[in-house]
Amino acid sequence: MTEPSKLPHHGVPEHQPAAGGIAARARASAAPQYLTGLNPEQRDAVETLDGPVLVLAGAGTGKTRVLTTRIAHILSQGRARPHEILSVTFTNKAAREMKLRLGQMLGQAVEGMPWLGTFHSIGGRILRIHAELVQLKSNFTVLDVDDQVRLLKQLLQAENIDDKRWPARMLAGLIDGWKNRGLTPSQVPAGEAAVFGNGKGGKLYASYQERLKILNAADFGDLLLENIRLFREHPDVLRQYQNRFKFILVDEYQDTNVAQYLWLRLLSQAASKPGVPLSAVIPGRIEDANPESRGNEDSSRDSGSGPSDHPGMTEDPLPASRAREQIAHPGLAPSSPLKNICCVGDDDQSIYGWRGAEVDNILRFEHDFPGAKVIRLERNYRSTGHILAAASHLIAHNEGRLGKTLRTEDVDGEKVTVTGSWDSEEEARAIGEEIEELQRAGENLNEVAILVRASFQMREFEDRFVTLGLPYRVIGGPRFYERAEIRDALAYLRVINSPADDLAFERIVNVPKRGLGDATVQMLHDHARKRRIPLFEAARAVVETDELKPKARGSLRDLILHFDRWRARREVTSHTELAEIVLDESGYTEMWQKDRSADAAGRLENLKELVRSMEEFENLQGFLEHISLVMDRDGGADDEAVSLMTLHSAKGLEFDNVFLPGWEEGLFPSQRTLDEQGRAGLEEERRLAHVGLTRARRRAKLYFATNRRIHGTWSTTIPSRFLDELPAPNVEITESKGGSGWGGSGGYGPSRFDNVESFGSSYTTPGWQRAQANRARNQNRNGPGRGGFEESQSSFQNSRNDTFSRNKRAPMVIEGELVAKSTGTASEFSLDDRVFHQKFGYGNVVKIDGNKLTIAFEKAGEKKVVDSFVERA
DNA sequence: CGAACCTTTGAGTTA
DNA sequence: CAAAGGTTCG
Repeated sequence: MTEPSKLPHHGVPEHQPAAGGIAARARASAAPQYLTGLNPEQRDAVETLDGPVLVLAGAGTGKTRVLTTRIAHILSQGRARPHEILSVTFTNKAAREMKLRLGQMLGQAVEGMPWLGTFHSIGGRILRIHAELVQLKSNFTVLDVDDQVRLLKQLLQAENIDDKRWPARMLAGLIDGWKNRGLTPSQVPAGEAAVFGNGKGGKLYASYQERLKILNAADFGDLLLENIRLFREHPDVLRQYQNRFKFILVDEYQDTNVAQYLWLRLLSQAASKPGVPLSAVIPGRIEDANPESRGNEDSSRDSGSGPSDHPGMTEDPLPASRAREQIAHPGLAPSSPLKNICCVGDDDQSIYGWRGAEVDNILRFEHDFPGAKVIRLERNYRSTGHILAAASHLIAHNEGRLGKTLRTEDVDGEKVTVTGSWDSEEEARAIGEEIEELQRAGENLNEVAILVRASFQMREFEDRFVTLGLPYRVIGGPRFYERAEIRDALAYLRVINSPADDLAFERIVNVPKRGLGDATVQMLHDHARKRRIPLFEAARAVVETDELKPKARGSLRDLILHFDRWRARREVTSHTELAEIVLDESGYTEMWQKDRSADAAGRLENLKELVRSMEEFENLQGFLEHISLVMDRDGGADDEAVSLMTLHSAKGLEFDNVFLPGWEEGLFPSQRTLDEQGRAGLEEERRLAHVGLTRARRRAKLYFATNRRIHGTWSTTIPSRFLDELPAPNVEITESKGGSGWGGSGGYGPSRFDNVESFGSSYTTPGWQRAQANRARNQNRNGPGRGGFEESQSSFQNSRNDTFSRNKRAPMVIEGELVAKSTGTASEFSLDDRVFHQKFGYGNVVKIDGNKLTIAFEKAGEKKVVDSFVERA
């Protein structure tokens, strides 16, 4: 057992004596309404307003409630006004949620919380105010990954670096990593900078930053890094914000990276002393580093291309891991007074290490914020006993954790189930059936979720649910604004708004096709570089000459005229109308209307949604400013549906029934994470498993398949080690239900996974696992246990043998399964009707059976689908 | 020069 | 199996 905090808690002296008096009186009198119902720890977390506070909030312990109540408390105690509270979250969703709940608690006084938002949106807002101090204009563009890569490609070309050997994507990743660690080009350790492009990595980073300034653009990392630079180089600006923010609250602190940590540290220092040495928080100050660290684990051992590949690195005196450690926690100034900062997080839910998050930030909080009070929330109000026990037992296998013991007062409930199935298809079928069973038992589908490790797992479920007619929705997935059609549309608007936005111009110059191919663009580039003007201006100049062929020249001139006209219209037309005009006149809408592919209709729908969402904004400028940060498609579909998402996007959510498929070695834990991060990676995967389990209120159901298709070829897998780490008393092994339907006819025989009942005895023994592994090796040679059957199919896969695989599917749809959904009424469709389906595209009805249609799709082949999923084309 | 076709390669989580 | 890149044809 760990005591709440070993350190004595010294409250920072009261800033506002008058307000303090009120606070004291309030505390003495009856507790305000909003405090009732909080348990003692929660209440402590809400009421401890002075000094640094770390709230270790396990899953389901009321974290959001504590945060919002704390804000309410600060406000009602008169300790600060709404605009004096800085409250940061990671996702827009979390920010929205907090605003909503604050609103419920306080009435609608929430509009006045301008500094409640994500790290990036708040960083971006500050940056826009002081843009000129970091060589930007306040209307700078926020680049998406695509733009970044395109820009880097150009730089690589300019440096004559083979982008085969040194992919732009990789450089983007490196730069992103550096920015996450708060490193400007000059601060990147020489050895690391040399790893890319024959030693040119650092130089490329520097010129990338230069180019960004010329383009008046910032990437995602800059929103924080440039903020830090701003604060460092302009202490007066920093002081202004230090003065403004009387209280700082941070959600999901375990997910903060070094840059975010530095940013928080700068802001959390009390501004009363202008003389606080800023150098104290400059990253990379190795000499100040604190040697006392938890760096003994060999978890950070770099596998693969280590320093040995690069002899030039030997001059680097520090192993990468130690350098990171020291950069992560540069010398602090213990003497500098700290403001009232409250960080809420759970080290057991840190799942973003790959994105630069430093679990260390939370593990070392007491060290970084001396005098911090640590409060543990360990009462779980979400899950039943068995589920919580399973999750706790699993996570206890991790070593690097602060340690919490979650308790629940709920009943034991149902045991966690583990189900094995033959392959991923059977897994999907089994889960589909169980969900239908739950539905028959009266469960609401909104309370059912399927959480997968990797998004490619989702397709199988989608396919299955479509044939079952089971409504589902995919959460997360490709972000709305990351979709090609949205980015294209935005690119048009960006060029209108800011003619110097070369990346946007390049994106749409030949979309839709106008006969302006690579050659033309290259020519424009040369022209632009020579005269140091934006591409658009170069284009304007070039059409006046006869350097281009008449065809290209003509369409380029048309394009320029279009843009001129659109820009002129901007004055007299609303921005939403302008967007419609642009999409129309540019031929962009037409391009998708002509497109016969399955997702074209969806894309047009998305474009409409985009225009609709513009209405919320004042003008085009305002819209573009917020777009890359705020866009979330929530498409208001409130209908009952199963949720399908990755484990990562499930964090913070909860459901009565949670299905967790794919618990197999290699997939979960992911082999790649293990290869790249070693033991630290394994622990992160385990935390992910813990997150998955703790999403469940009443039922958690785990699955593993013996065969899974990876990269299009079948391979045999063994159950995840995490299954072995579950406590047997809380787990029940069940037989896959989906398999019974065709297991006999399929003739799988002895290789079928059939001894799952022996969990706890042979199942967990190394011998059993070795046997599985051996079987896996043998079967890999022959295909999954069908004596080469699959193998022969895959070798014919290029010879248009589609019908074969389709036919194989057909008998798998067992009529009985569909009865539950069948309405019995005749379908409103008739044979040969032309229909459209969101997922499969266009097709013709070839068979009707009640409300179930068999449709021959143009692209997707023949499928059985419930009629409510298609519309007349 | 651009579009269509063919080959290769690669699938992990995201503000 | 899919997307992305490279090659060839019109």
